[in-house]
Amino acid sequence: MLKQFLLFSQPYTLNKQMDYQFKDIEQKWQQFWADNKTFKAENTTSKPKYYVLDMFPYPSGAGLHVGHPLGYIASDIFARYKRLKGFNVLHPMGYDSFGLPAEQYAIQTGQHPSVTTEANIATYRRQLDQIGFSFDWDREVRTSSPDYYKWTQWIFMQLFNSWYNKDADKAESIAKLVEHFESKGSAGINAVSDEEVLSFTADGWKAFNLQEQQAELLKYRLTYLRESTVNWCAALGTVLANDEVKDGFSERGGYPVEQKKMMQWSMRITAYAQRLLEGLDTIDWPEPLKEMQRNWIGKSVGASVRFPLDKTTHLSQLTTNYIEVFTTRVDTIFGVSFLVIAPEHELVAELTTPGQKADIDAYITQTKKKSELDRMADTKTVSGAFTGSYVTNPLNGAQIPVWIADYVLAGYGTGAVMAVPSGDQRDYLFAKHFNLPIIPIIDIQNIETEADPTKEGTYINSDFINGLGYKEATAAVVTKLEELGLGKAKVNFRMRDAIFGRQRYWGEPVPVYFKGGLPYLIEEEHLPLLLPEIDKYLPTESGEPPLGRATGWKHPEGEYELSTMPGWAGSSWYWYRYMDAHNDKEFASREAIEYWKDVDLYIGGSEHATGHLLYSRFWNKFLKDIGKVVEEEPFKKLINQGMIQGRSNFVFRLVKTGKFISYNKLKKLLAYGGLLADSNNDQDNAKAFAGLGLEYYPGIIDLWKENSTPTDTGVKTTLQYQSTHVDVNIVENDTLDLAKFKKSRPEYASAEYILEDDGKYICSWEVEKMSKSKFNVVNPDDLIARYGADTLRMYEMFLGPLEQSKPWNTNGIEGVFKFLRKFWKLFHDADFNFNVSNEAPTKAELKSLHKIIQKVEQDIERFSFNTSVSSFMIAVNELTDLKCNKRAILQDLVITLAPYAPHISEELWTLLGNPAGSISTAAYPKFNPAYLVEDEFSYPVSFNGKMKTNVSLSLTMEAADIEAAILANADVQKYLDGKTPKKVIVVKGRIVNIVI
RNA sequence: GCUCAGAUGGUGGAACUGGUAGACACGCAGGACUUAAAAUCCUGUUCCCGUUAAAGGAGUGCGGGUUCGAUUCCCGCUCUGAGUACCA
Repeated sequence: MLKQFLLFSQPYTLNKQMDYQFKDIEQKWQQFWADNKTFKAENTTSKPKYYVLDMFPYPSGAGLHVGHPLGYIASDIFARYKRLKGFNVLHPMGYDSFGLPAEQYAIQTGQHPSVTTEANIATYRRQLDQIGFSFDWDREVRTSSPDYYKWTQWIFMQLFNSWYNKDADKAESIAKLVEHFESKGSAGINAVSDEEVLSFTADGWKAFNLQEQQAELLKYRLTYLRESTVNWCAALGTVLANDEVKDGFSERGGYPVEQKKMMQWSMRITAYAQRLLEGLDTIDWPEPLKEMQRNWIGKSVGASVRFPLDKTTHLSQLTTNYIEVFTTRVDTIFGVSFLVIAPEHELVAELTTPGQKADIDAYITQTKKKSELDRMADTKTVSGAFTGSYVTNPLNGAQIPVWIADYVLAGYGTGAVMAVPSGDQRDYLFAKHFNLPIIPIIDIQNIETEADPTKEGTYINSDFINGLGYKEATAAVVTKLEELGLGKAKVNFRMRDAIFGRQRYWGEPVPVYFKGGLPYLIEEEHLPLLLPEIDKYLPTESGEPPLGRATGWKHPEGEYELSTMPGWAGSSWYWYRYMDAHNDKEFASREAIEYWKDVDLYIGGSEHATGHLLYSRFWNKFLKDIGKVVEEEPFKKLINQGMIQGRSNFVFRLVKTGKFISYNKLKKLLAYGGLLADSNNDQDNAKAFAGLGLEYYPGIIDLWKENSTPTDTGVKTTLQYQSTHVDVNIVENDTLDLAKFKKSRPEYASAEYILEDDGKYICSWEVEKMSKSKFNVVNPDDLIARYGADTLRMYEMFLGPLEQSKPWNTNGIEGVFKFLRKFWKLFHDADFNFNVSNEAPTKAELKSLHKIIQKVEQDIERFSFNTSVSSFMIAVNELTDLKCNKRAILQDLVITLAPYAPHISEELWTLLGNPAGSISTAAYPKFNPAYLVEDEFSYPVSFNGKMKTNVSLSLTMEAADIEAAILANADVQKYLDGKTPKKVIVVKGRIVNIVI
């Protein structure tokens, strides 16, 4: 047993010299592919194109663990398969190499982030190469390299120079907008813009000075500056995107995040909200992921309504005449009994009457103190304050009090709601709490204990819509409001414009300088604007971003922007760069883009659902609007690979004695604990323990007696023990490598162990996140050293469906390794001499072959890689049983296996006498159904749906003959037991069911 | 709370349009080979009852339904995981 453990991290010692030598084979072919650029993709060929893309990684310092390559292996199998199917395949890889971890490291060590990044990339590359991917490395991109971020900056400039024309429903150039302003003023412009744009005539525009014109244009640009409330993370010294904040803490690092007002670059993604939503119906993505994007975009159809302010009181000199609300249930307007505005609403101060000022101030103070987290945890408590002011209902003139409450969010809609307690549960609770009226408005509504948001029934208490149904009522109310000029149908989106700036160093500099407080683009020929060197990677003493430290970094006309672009900038267009990675004139040539068009298959994690995948679609649509790319959607088909979780192992130690106890023994001990505690007789106990295979010693009972709880029969007790994570790399199939464990700490060497009867120490296990602190990280390098890349590739696929999340468990990898050795043996004799015959194949051999040809084809097309691995095993098992070593079979079999296990396939392919490397572009064997045709079928015969026996019959027989033959069968007669069947169902070639 | 995904042996999983549940692999048990082990090979392995062999019975999270027949379709529930968070 000890020797078994000695082998743990060593390559398999194979008994014969010429057995499957994966190490030599894999190194040889990886070298060959690199030297011969086997997987170089051409931008023009007569073959149809196919673009297989992986989400490129951020090269972290920890390197790859076994979960990372899962998606890469799947996409590589697919890419290799598509090559065999005659496609010109683009399958590139690169690095999303700007990002926070390298910068954090730089702050701690003073090491330049580019140095760290370079080193990490080298590690990634080495690990990726070992797995045998068919990437075209000539097209590698790195987002942090100047010849890449030059084009990220260039796209930023195009966004800056564009505005969104709603009439044309696309982005257009700012020059065109200026033209319009010069000839017609602001009239006739239907744009997505800031809210407070000016109205002016053509002359008015010309009368503006340059400053004023620029300030106005900034309100239209697709990337623009505005003061916005941002998620400020003081510990990281930066602003975070909404999707980087989790429950009020930063996703990376878990530092507190607060709301802060800052001048920020933003991207007008909201201009594309509708197109982003509609585009989802045209792409083949997982439904949950599309749903996430739909929720994120958050379209709601409703109406905006203006409630005129009742100026009879102190409000006579107010500038505004109304409060505007957004509602999705404008039909319930006659049920409005109060208005609620957000505590941050701009009108709060003005609306507060002197008598209510104390209440309102107290409430605002209280709200501000509540952290984001409290506000979320505390959705049940009703709170609010009355401003003292009133508005009137635009349709019936009713006087309506205006309240403030934090259940209304300043950032959504207009920051104000019309409260209809009969139809909305939050309004209902609020009304109950503050004793406000609840007006029923639908005849079938039941509002005794809670709000009833039904749309069924007809309206009551609702003036001119009384008696109508939901649809007519809504239309009637909207028409009326439009007549009055106090409301209109409106679509509202939850999605906000994306913040596009970070107060950090390690990112793309924004190609902008400031003059007179306004931003101007640098000249295009000065791109890239290089990231300057700085002395420390920290904010300046005056609180400016790190770039404020750069000396002499200044545009002749003014100061450069000091913030850098966010992490998603470089990843929002990278798939185009792969098409033409070395172009220094354009981000990619027109020809390359027109040839490759879009990504046919994109594989990556679902964690990018609302970040990368939304921003990428946005930039893609913009690039299409300005005529630079050809497809509306960048990723035609997308697959989420499931997350690989860790599988942790634990060892147990009894608190009293310090002995380590094997898990199964511990379980027995625990199960037996209560019984043992009943007896104080050492002899009885010793017997009981012996029955468990445990050594008994007086005093062990005390282990339970700690924390004991008295019961009526005696004592129910708890055994005191500790569980500790143990490194999964010294555990195999939950059996601990005791020798290694003892060596890991001197204390463990001298400890005592309670083992299983066979001398093993069994660990328990649990599924957790894969992380160093849980000692459950499995490194692909170790597995490759032991079993080879082909085994790793196939095992990762064998683990289960690609899209399913699952814990990593190395148990079972041997089965795949054995399979590859068995496969190798098909081509070799008992002494491992290559031995393939040219005899004609038998029917059975051809059947095995064509079964797998068909199966692999079907499986790959539906991304079911795990089932093909099983099928390969079945095929090899069958051919082994048939003792088949015929070229006619094996040659085709090697091709079908090549996408999964490319190294062994290359080796055997050349041994078969084919030119080296040619398997990558060999033709996938043609499936011939004729070889699968059977003339007999063993019909399962069920009685009332329960399978009892099989009867073999010719497949040419028709239903009536089958029925007769089955009923005549002796076995069937026995089950019938003289009874006459009520009914016999015969499905030809499938089943016979007899109803009795 | 809402939305989505999922639940099958000791374990990972298979069963593609409703038609033999548990393929394939791990683990485990027994055996062969060996001085012994490793490697390799063979046999068995859903559970219960029972056995010389058999023959039964139950069974895909739980409770119903549709059907000749349900892991698969429908209704209700439980649990697990993910996303989202007062969205008017």
